[in-house]
Amino acid sequence: MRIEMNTPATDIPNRFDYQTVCQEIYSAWEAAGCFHAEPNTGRKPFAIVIPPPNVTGALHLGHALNNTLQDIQIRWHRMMGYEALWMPGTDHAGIATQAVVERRLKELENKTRHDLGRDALVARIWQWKDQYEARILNQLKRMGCSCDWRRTRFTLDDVCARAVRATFFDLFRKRYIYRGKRLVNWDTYLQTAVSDDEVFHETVKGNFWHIRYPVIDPRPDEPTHVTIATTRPETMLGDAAVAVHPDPAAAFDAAERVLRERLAAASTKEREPIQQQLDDLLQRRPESLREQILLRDMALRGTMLRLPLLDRLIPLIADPWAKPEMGTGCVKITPAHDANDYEVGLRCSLPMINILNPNGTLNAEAGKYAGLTISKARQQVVAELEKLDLLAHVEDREIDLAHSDRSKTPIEPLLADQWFVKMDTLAQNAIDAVTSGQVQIIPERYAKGYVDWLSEKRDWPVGRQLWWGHQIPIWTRTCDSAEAAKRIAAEIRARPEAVAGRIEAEVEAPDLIHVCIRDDGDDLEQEFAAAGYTRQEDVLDTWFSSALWPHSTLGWPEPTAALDYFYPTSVLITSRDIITLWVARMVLMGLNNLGKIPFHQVYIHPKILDGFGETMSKSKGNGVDPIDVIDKFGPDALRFGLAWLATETQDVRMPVQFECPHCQTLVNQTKQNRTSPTIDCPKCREKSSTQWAESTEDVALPRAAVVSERFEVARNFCNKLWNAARFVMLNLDGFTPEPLDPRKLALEDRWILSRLATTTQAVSQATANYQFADAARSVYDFAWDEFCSYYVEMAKPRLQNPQTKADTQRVLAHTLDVLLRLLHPMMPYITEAIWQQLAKFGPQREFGQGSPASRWLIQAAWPEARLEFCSTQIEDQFAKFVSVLGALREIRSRQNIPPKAELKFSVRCDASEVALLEPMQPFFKSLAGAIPVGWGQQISMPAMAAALNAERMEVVVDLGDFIDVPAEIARNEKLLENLIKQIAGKQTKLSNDTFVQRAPADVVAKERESLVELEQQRQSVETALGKLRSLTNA
RNA sequence: GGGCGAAUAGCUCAGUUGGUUAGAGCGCUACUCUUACAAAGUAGAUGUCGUGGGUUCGAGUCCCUCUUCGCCCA
Repeated sequence: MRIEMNTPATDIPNRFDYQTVCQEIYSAWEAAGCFHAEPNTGRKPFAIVIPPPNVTGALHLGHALNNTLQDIQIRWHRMMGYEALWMPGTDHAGIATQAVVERRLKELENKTRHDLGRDALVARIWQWKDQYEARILNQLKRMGCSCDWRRTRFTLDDVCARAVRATFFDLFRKRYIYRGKRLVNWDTYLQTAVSDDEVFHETVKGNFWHIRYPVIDPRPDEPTHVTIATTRPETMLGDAAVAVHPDPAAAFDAAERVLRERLAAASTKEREPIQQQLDDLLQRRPESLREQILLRDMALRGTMLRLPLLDRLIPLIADPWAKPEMGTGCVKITPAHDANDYEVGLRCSLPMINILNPNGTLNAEAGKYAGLTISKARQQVVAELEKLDLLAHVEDREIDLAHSDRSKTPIEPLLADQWFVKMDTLAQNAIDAVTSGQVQIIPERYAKGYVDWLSEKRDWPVGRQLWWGHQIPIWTRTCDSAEAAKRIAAEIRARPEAVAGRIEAEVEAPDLIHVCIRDDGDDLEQEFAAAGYTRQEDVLDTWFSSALWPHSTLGWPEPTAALDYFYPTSVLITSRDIITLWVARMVLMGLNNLGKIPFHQVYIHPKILDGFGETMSKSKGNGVDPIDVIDKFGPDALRFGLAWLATETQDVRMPVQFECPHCQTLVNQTKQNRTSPTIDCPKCREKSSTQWAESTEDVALPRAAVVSERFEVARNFCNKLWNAARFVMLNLDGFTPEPLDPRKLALEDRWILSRLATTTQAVSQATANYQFADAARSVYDFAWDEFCSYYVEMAKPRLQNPQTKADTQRVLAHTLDVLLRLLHPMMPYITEAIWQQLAKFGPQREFGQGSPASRWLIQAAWPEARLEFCSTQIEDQFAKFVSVLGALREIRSRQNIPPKAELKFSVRCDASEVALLEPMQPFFKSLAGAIPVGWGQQISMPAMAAALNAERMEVVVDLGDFIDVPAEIARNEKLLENLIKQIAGKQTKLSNDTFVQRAPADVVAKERESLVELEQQRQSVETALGKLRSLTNA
């Protein structure tokens, strides 16, 4: 392995070669079994189950963030001494995956799933799954995820399948599973019901058709027609009634009251449209009310209407669903094709007439329109109504139309048989788990949505009319009579197999028997199939198997050692959009199956958005493949960059660029170019392809990677760390790991150790609280601004001095050692690579103990904060040094003093400060090119000097030949202006009696003190200015 | 319509229980190839903290209003 080659420190390259080294390190970790967790090791368990990525497609940056945060927690706990298990796997994502494969089948071979048949289609989907699963797992590995790969699961594999069957059987036996007729969201393209969660709404241009239905035998004063309006005229073929409000006057009053209330509460801007509505209402009310009362009375009398085109008789009914203030106040009722109408149908015992075939064509109920598609039928229905003069008029209107998220086609509400899980008890238990604090959701605010959603306790429709998934383990048969069904069911329940919990039977009124068999491959399956029972074709909703993930992956229902040891798992890390769909269901299933919560904590992390604030997704074209980022910036930069951005409240906005493969120019992604098949480079004018390339010509072009400049910070940090480590290793010759007494060390040593202890504590605390950005920022600031900018710089002269060399080496080695440990969870590869190198130059770095470092950083112990090294006094002293140094640098820069020219300076300060600053002499020289010529109260003022106040000391620089008088005057004038402003502010504040009286005494004292200091500063600046001005006058 | 969140420098974001002159990175300006690092160093410029009220001695921070954006739910 390259990283183990015996190279001298001078041969360490000045860039981390992540392209080759990372793969080697990852293989080495795997070979050494570093990712594997075993039950009962004597260590405390820490377990995370991965939110299984679905095999529909490859991972994008959203997943990269999710998995980076999990790996940080896993690696951190592993270093803390836990037996850390990260359970990996993928999800079969029933409908999504089948939809993708079906779409490709159509595009590439112009075939439907029915052309292939169930087995062949499922085989195709397995092929797809194998391909994407491999790609996804490879993405995770390249990111450095330390999953226990030997335990990898798939929601459709045998182990998970057994858990699904056992759960389903248990719920069936508890009578939580039932079948009923419900209106479902029917996807006519995929020919399956989809859940509400798989439906999106889109406003489209449509029409509002007003249709007249003739009244049968109207009395002389009564209308001959009622007019209804609809956006879907073809559904009239399934109409069961027309409704009018039972108390139109009261309903008008109510509508008016609502409008008046809204008007009163409205802002000026909103008033006009509301006022308009109110005026309309009041104007229409008298005439419309008279007519509606007439219709209501007709309805109560039992008046019938003639449904045009089909010549079917339907009743005029009175039902509060009719809205008197809308249109004519009459509404058609189509119970089998509209959710609200369905409710009316139930209330009024109307027939439920289904006019649709599963493929979206009309069935025999539609009479002569049978066989037509919905849109064809719509055209013909409208044309014929017009011919019959029953079409009153047509309006243009914007319609909110439900679409299937899977096929992107319009949803048809359809009455169908559907399997449900009863939610009342299950949901209540899941609510209690969170409200009682057993399961803690972080950040807390997400608990509200979880509880609200579960509180609705809506039964869960679990059947999907698909072929890819866990087929429902129920065998059904129709009996001769209700009595026969009851008898046979009782017989089955009395069988020994039922008593043993292998089979259960249930009657669906009136004469259906459902038999549920627990185990796949049980002989009972054969037996019941032979007895004329047919298995339900539907498969289960994907979330059913995902809900079992925390225990199915550990082997449940078998009583495995892993389950016993790792369950409940420690934390679930996911994004907010699946709290209800997934998290809630895992809690409820965990409680049902094991009587135990699945995890103690749920951490919800931010989402990754593109530069326009839109969620990333492959289908939008704004998705970034983590592999592209890894190739360009390295895996550590990807991970650190993501952790850096993972703050508590803010989603991560990430502008995205195409990278020209010819000249590496970055082209900003726009809403236009993000879906185009090729990109033209504005610089080199060459063409490159994108994920949308289809024509052979386009595909042949080199591909433009999609990346984000936001990883540069992290990439630069990796480089900084690498080179700091390189510096340390270049300077470890003759290093001996002697224990050190911090009290005998130099100020700079004690300072860096103090800062290191504070940083260690901050990183530990932030990681424990899932404050990843805070952890990243703490360690970044320490490494760059303190360790590199000061300690390493100050080490340079000290390493040349035999007196100080040994101490400096020890502190350098120790600090680097701890820094690597602190960074390892976030940046595993580069830290491990350095760790391996460092072993050659300083194998023993455990400060004060001298024990050898562990073979692998991944297995090293997490550092304990050495709080006894923390000293605010040391840090304050060091701050004084830094501010004197800063003053010197500022003067140099303002005066444009050449970098190589040396400066002479003095500092007016008290004796303790002299004692502090005097030993720092070499550092003023090496860090600011300045030589001190005087310390203390009695310094002599050079003829031409620049002065600067720092921490109540005055830094005076002898400018000799350098002085640029106008520049110095300008600098001092600006300073003075600023001081005067601040002084004025303080004076106003302090002359305010209420402030002095009411503010806490220490705040007031502090203000007084700082005013005095500011006055002093003003005085010295004014003196300096006076001198400078006299110079220009002279 | 209901809920949650966001709005701070040109861009992307920090900002603890209210308390000196609001910070970082990128970008920008000037100067430096100084023996770990130009993916770097030193210095600098840049803000009506979305709007309007309120509480308070004091508000980026707490309360209310409005505006804009995002997400979830119906």
